[in-house]
Amino acid sequence: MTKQRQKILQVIKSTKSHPTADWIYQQVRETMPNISLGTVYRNLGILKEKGEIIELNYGSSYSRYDGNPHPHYHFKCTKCERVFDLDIPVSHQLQNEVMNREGHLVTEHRLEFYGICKDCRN
Amino acid sequence: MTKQRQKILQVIKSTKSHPTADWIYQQVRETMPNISLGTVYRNLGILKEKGEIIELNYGSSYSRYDGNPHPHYHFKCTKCERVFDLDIPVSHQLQNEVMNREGHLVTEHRLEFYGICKDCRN
DNA sequence: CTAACTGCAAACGTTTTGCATTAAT
DNA sequence: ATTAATGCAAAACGTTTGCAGTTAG
Repeated sequence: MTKQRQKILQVIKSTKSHPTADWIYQQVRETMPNISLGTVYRNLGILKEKGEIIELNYGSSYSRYDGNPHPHYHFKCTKCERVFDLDIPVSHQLQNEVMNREGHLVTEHRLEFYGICKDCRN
Repeated sequence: MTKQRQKILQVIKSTKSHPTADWIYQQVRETMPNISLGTVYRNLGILKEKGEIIELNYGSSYSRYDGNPHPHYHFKCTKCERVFDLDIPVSHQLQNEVMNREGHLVTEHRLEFYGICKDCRN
């Protein structure tokens, strides 16, 4: 576990903003000016493999990263583009429904809501 | 509505395979050899705006397109990469739950299941 | 000592764009 | 006639990779 990887993990874990790779890169660069974007991507991949973070890539050309690897749902504001965590319960029941109805083996599901967030409504 | 757009729409509407832009391009090219990939992308954008098709971009670097604009859920096989339509009912109730709990205005939601499909299990 | 990781820069695959030409209404 | 759409090619975008040098265990 290199200094770079530690710092990247720390940056992701200490925000709820579901940042992009580039945002993470900029953050890390403030204390490690020589880090490269390639290293950031490589480590994001490794941390994802390890299950320490989650990659989100709903409805846009770039990925966002979530330092909370626990299953949970998201809401994305189509105006300010921010992604919010939701604390509605994760339904394991839905997966069973799909398994029973369709015969596929379901191991995971993702649920994302879209609309205008609390702040942008006003 | 140009011949190109008509053909593109027809190709998407007549498959359940949730094809990529390039697959659509190859299909259209069989009858219109001079069509360009740029035209395919431009028309996919327009058809999406009009609500005639849906763009899917869960968990991969390229988008897929769905000729069924009705709200419905999907299952993606992580082995063969195919995307299946599901006919479990779309829950409007879920959106209300998020609205009431969080105060966001929810206009849409997307639900995607992952696992090993019926065919790949054997 | 060795295996894993780094920074750099070039390459990649998908999508978008500018532009001069052509087709649709 | 006017506006919209096309084909082509180049550019843009986020991401990945090869490589030679460096660091961690």
